[in-house]
Amino acid sequence: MDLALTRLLSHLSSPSRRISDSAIRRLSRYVRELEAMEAAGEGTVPSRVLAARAGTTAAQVRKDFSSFGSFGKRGMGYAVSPLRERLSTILGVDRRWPVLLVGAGRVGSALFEYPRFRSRGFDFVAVLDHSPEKVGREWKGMRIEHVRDVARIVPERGIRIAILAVPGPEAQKVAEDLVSAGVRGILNFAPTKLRMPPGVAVNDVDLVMELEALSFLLSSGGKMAEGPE
Amino acid sequence: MDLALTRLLSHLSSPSRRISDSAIRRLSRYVRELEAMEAAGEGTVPSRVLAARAGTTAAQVRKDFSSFGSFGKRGMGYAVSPLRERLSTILGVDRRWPVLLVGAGRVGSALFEYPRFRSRGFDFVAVLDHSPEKVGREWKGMRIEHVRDVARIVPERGIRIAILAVPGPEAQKVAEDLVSAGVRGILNFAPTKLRMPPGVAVNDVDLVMELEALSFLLSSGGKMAEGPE
DNA sequence: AGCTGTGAATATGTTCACAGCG
DNA sequence: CGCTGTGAACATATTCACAGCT
Repeated sequence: MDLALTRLLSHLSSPSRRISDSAIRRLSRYVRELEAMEAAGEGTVPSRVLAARAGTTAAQVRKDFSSFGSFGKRGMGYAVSPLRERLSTILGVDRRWPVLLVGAGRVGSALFEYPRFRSRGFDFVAVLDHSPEKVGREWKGMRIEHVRDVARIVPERGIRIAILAVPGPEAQKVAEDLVSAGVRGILNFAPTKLRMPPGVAVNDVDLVMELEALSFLLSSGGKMAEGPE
Repeated sequence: MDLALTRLLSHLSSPSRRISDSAIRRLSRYVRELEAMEAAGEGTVPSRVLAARAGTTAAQVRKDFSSFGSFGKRGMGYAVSPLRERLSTILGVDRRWPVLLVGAGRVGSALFEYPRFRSRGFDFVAVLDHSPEKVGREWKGMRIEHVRDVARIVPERGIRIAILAVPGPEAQKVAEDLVSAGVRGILNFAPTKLRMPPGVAVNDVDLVMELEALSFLLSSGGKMAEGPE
């Protein structure tokens, strides 16, 4: 077997250590900045510059990349386009993802109309609710379907990612049904900590918690975010 | 000086080590669970139970509390109401916060109508935009004001927290104006890393990044979130 | 006996610093 | 000579384990 390929596989397949959550977010940010540079016609970029744009450090950039292989040229920096491509592949954003929206209330509605999802590769392919008033209704160019049909809809449309925008008390049960149907990643807007089996990824978005974090920082002396020193 | 008071002050005032971001989020979650328990009439709770409800471990709960003092009774656990009160004070959520919304577009609109903000103590006291079509308009029971008046509005209404929901390219400049006006905490919905002076807290909410994180986890072997052995 | 509070041990994440390639 | 890739040093966060109160 070819050496480079072996190396690549050993990077892609498991035994490499788990990538931290914050590292994943940084990859996302790198891709975004690289796209902007690509559009601006920049051919190469050193870690220092990419770091400045992404709000981190040069060492962090290089360390982040090193978990996946060796993308740069010493003395030269990184070639923008190939790097963007490889990071996109690693992130899994070099494709489109069919996404399920559960909950056609206020939050679900806002998310459905958020244009950046589609422009970044995430397409809503179903909207589910359980209210008899909503199910069957034509809604923003899509028909709202009943949550009870999730077991048919998810495999039928190849869905693996769902956005959960239902009231807190319903979230756990609905999430379990999603997982039974085949969903493996959930973006959870309910202020509820979901108990999920291994192999299911959950990302919580809790806007009140974000404001409360600011409240804490402002309340506790205002001494946070002290400059580097 | 009284010993307990000395101890209290040494906890409240600075030299205690900085609280991590994740610890702050957990505090927020504890408060929410404690409120539910209070409503359910539960008098005391051991760390083990609070941990289970908040999705963490008993040791983590105790460690989190220990940075702020000593709230429990050995052998008994924690008294629900007093604990909820003290944590609320620490988080700064034992009061109401006037909040500024900047950007009356789709995202701003959804945030303005999100009912949990008000119910959790955060009140929008101004909505700013710079579009001539929007400024001056009556909007959801509030009048949209011009961003240029931020330097008057922020001190006038005692605003320290702002929610930034403007397009990416405008975010940095608007954020600087907010800070000049006196804002010290920003919840940023623009997909832009803000460069801010020390003393200003920024929390980013980037929904695309959250989906991309799921995309990564699903793409990389699906071997994440492995059960604890 | 049950449970907290906490130092000590471990695990995880970030920064440093430098060897070595282009 | 600039810049990457990376082990080693450091910093931070989590878990363990147990002394000590109730």
